Amino acid sequence: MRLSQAFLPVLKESPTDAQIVSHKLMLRSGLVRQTAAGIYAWLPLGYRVLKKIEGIVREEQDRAGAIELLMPTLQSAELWRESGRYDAYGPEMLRIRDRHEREMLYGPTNEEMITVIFRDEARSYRDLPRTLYHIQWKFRDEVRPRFGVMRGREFLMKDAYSFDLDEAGARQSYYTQLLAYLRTFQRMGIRAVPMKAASGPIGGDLSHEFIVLAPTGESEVFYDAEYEGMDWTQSGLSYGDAVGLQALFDRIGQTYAATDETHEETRWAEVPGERQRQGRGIEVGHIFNFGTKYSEAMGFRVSGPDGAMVTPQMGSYGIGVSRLVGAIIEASHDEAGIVWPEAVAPWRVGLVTMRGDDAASVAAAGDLYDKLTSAGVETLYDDRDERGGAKLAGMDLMGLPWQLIIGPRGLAQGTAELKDRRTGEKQELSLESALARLTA
RNA sequence: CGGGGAGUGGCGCAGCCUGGUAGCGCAUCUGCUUUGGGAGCAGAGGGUCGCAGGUUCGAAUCCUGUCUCCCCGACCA
Repeated sequence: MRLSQAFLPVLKESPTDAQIVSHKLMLRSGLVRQTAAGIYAWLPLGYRVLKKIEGIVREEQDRAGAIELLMPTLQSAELWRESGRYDAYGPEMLRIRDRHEREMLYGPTNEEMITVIFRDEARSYRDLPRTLYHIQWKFRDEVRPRFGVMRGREFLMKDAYSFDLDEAGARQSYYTQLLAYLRTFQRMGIRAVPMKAASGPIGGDLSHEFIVLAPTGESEVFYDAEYEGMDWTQSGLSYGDAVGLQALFDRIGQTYAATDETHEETRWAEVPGERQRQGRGIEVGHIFNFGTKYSEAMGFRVSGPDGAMVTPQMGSYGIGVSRLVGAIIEASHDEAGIVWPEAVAPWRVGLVTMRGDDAASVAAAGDLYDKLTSAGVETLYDDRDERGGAKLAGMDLMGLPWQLIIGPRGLAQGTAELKDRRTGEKQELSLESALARLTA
């Protein structure tokens, strides 16, 4: 993308409404614009990031065997009366009436709908197990939206729902999602630690929150530094490996991690002092098993292998996709702006000419831009008639992982400057080797 | 929901107390000079002062109502 043709509004000063760093940076770098309390429009830059995150979530869900579908944002009140939650849910549910005075709602979650959709088709134990998911906008009428996109009223969420014949199967489904989550967050370049959450109905151990560490997090967290060395993507653990998944679950159970709500001083004391990590965290995912709560209430039963009717076990698994945009920024930024992990960066390379009036620079940059683009390297080329310094400041703010800087000074030696946004490290490279480096 | 604060060009703010017809910085546009980390000078454009009533010769300013947004707390992907 050539910046001169783009829609990437950047602000020098933060609007006063923004209080926390991710919100300020999102507004300044033109990721989002607020349209009402807790409701945001995603501008091109932010939308690119959102889609990157969504893409990783989708790939990892698919890999874990979950099946994607798409359910609507608007739901009928009738559906929620079946589970008894229409009256129980309270004012956080946005209720709407259509022209026929029918009661509708903007979905805050989809347990009811998925249960009905799956119930109406699944007849036999042979239809199980299944995990279905969608990535869809949700609305929760928060009393007090804040922190920008991290506590919005409308937000994009991946929610998966598992259906199993029995508790053992439900545990497998749970473990599968647990591993998928660990891999998902690791791929995004953030450290999300699974922490035991308030107990689910089957045993006390089947609910975890995934917390990203960031100084501005909302809750206090405690965890064993062991988590810092754990690599989930390279482990080679297969989703079909029941023993391996159990071992993974046991390992997580044994390695201490808790929020202030579930913190246990006695267990914490057993963690060696040098491994104790304490800080603040943002919840980006939550998984839990709720047994037959909805299947029971909504009359979902299938024929078991022995001919007897069985009420399936269910679990649900959420990832706050739009929240992650803010959470990643909270976890990865500096004084100059955002520092995107490569996997979620809106573009990989920011190409800058220091002197827009230098024909040789413009020609070289145009050539590099064409080559990078045709090599499939996502490149944002700042070809505007601006001073070099202003462009570089803008690149720092936007946080693209690599800056490729072209100017007459370097060109005289046949070089360009390649800057690593994260470390600030700069290298003078020949144009060819810079290109090779970025297309590698 | 309880408590607090704020609405004035795109962004950040002043003016309000003590009414006299709106100003500053940044941004934008034009010109000139500049150009390796947010340039300088000169000029220009852009605002029904959130909205609705009221008081007054006259309201951004005073009064009443209303809407919106933000912050602190209790709750949450």
